[in-house]
Amino acid sequence: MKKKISIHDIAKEMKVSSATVSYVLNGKAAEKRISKEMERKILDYARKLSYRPNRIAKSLRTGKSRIIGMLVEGISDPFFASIARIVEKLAGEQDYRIFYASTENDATIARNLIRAFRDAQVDGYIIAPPPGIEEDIKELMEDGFPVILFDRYFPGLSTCNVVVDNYDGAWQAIQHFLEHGCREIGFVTLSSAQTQMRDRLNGYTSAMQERDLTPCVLKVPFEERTTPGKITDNIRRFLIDNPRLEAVLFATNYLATAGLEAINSLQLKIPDNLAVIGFDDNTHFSLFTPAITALAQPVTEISEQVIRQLMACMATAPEPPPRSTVVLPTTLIIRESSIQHVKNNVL
Amino acid sequence: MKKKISIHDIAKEMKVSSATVSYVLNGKAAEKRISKEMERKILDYARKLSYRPNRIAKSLRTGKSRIIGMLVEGISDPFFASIARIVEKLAGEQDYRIFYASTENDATIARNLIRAFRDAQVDGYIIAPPPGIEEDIKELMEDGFPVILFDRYFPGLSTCNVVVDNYDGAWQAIQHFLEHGCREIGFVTLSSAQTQMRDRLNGYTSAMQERDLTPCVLKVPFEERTTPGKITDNIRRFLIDNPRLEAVLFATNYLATAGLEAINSLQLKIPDNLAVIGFDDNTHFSLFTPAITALAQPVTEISEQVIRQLMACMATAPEPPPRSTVVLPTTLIIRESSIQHVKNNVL
DNA sequence: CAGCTTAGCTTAATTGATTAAGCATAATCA
DNA sequence: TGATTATGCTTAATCAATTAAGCTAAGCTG
Repeated sequence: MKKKISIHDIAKEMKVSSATVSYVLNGKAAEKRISKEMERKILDYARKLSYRPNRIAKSLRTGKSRIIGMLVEGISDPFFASIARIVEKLAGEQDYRIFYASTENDATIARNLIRAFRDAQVDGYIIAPPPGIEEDIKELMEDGFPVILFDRYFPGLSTCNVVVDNYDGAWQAIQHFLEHGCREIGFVTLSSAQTQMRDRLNGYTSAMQERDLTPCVLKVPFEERTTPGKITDNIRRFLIDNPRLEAVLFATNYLATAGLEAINSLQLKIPDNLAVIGFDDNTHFSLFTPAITALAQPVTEISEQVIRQLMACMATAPEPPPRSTVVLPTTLIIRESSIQHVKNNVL
Repeated sequence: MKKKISIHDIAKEMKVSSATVSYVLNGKAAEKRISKEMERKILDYARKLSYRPNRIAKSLRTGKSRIIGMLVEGISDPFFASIARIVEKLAGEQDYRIFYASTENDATIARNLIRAFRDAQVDGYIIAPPPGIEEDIKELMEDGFPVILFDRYFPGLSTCNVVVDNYDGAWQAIQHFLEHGCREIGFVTLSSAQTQMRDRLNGYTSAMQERDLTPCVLKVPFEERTTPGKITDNIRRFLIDNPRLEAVLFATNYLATAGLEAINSLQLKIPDNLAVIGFDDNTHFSLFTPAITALAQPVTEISEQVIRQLMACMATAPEPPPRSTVVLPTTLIIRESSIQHVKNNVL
């Protein structure tokens, strides 16, 4: 068991005080009038022993941990996983580390995780908030912590947010269906009042009403979101109950996956029996037969903005920065599932 | 900015020393002969202020951070993401937190991350090691840290490992092809000497040689693994160069994805032109047309074993536990892509 | 040569918790 | 009555860093 080298070990060997070593290692040699000669000696010796500071001691003293807490819905969700990976990389470049944790979109779990992050003295928070934690977020901000919300936010809170234009994304998808002759267009979403869901629903509804078409919406009960089979059952029933549907927009990637399962089990052919678009693209969508049209979110830009905003907040902390909401565009990636050649509704 | 409450704040208010408070809060009141009355007072007051200990100070004193460092190939890879999520949950139940980071299967990145973990004073390591970091792992162990390797390991090191039976998995897949009449069976893998890759290759080769069939292997250059397009190009060329192939086993999930792309681009029909099996299952494989047969890894069991082994190592640390390798079975999930109805090789 | 400046460090407090050792005071015992 | 034991705490060191304030000796000035 090799003992960790501390600043004191160096100090003893160099026959100086630990303060001197600390100043030198923090580049304050000149400022503190440490001789060039001593500086060299200490630097050389530290390098020779490959000294690495004890971050814990440093954190205790400075009150900074250089750790960022990140709450996502689920780290195994491809959308959150890719954002997490990029954020991790960008943070690393600035010598920050990321703690991720999954909330399962549950307020209680999120609350506990925030507490755990506070215990761990993280310097800032990146959160895709579940419903019902406005108060906890507010408290974090009041206590002077930098907080960035992403993917969804709380309109009542003065936070810094990074989101995509969900309204416009849904609207675009519906326009695309309309342009290709669909009129009976359904929307499958979650019974959730979160902003991203609300905006997607509004985008859909507006696009429909502009053309005097009647919206047809399935809101899968929020409590059933975690059981994939349940979601599929709901969608299957929805499709059976609405046999006139020509096209469906799914509001999230897992709803799309469950939807495709439902469509398969009903033996419907995409796109001629039912055209399909999914919100959130996926590595595999291009490989489906037919390939699935999707609204791609700009994961790289989202991650970059999240980090940029967070660093800005850190700079002003504990004063909260002015509220801001960065809205990024989605891109409709048109593949085969959304364009009908022959209309042929078999239900 | 609400100030964090420390043990000293409580001590001052209660007019006792911080030691008393510490003993009470650590449940050592009886042992240290603190009066019941004082114990109650302190406990009540701590609860009233909702006191939470400063983990950093605690870590500095005890030398334990209750943080586990976890290195995976890429947190956005579905296999690693699902393991990470389960490990995170299980660790949380024992009041441990997980730091993940992605190595991109690169030794230099992994080395830096291990250093960062050491700086953060993590208590233990869960690592899916990239090639070339034997020495670093060895050093970690020599320095008394609990280390668990998973997914792959180094036969030369006395570590605790959790892996699946890669040899048997590949062997089963080939048996399945053989049973359904395929003879010209190819194997697409990475030019990597890592154990999981070596074993999959050996399982394939043995199964072929048992029947006196000639193996036909593509090893995608290790350096090209990060560029998905490159992988696809390699596989396309391989398929063109080996027109007699009836079936292919892909050695990892991303090779399978790239393979499906190559097959699509060559306009081959699965399974009649080419039967396919992928190592590693995926939520989407059942939705492909045809549905993709896959070797599922038992992610829950892997995660459970990883945590169990790690906790065992922690208990014996700094003495290393005896070397052990837990081998878990894979399950062949037979879908449509692996069973040919009409043989019809068009290349 | 007293007084001031400057160089080149050191001292010691601090961060929040843990923990071995110690120290009054009261009660009990021989 | 003096010794012992039990009660109920406190003191102070420690973990590894940071940092304000101070100190000494040499050099310079007038």
